[in-house]
Amino acid sequence: MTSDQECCAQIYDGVLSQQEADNLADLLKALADPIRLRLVSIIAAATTGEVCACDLPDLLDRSQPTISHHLTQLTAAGVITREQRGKWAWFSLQPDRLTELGHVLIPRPQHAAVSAPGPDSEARA
Amino acid sequence: MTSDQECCAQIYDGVLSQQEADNLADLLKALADPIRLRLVSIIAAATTGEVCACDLPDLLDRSQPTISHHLTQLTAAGVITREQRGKWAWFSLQPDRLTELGHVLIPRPQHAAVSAPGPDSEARA
DNA sequence: TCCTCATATCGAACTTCGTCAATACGTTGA
DNA sequence: TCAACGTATTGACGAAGTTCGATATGAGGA
Repeated sequence: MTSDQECCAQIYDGVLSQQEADNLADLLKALADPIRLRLVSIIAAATTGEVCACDLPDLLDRSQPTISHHLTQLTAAGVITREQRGKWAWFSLQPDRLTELGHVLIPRPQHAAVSAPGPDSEARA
Repeated sequence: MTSDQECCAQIYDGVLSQQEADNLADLLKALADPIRLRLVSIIAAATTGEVCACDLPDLLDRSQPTISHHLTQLTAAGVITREQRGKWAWFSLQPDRLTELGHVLIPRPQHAAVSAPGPDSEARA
């Protein structure tokens, strides 16, 4: 499949299969929520590279179960990782995951428009 | 704000505001569906750069109203553009939109981890 | 003008998602 | 062993999303 992406097929290399579209949609869904984007952003901006879950309900003005739910979704999608240390849970970014996703969305000129699933434009015009 | 992104704030430059997170989430939501991803992929792979809506229900095995609904969402998000020619509607990619989004997700080393919203790790350890 | 056809919109059924209160689980320290 | 505390899970509810049949809209051709 695509040579340098682990997470998903490049969106411009031919037409995505059902399976590829499902995988990519799952990852995008994990990010497509304002609370989860701000969680990612908070973790990314932390100088230590990690954030204690205990601080997040206050920062985001949501209940503890809600924050836990969103952290679980981001973890399941591979966007962040969880580490238990004593009573506290610490979360850090899995930066490659977002980088890969970023590259999926950026056209690579030498590969774009390789195949033509082609709506037969002349025949219908 | 971020210098080179028109669509959204870079996810690594400080913490996203509520507004920035809402905007970015709206764009991600528009893409976070397998049917819409395949629509984008089909349009991106077309040699002519555009696709007739008439071909899409068959290609994606969904009803005409469903396809129309998804095309409307992608158009509203600025991912594709619609052009009416005679009876037919042709859709083409707005490639900058996806490229911008891609760059939002890729860390820029010189800017990453600039600020520290910092859960005070030592105090709690 | 009327018919045909491509597409958009409407309305309803069904599913998924975000949220919180209540509660369970697991670690720490007494 | 027990109490306190941080976090995850459960259950419930309203909001939002996906889908399709029916219908409206609008362009082209007879």
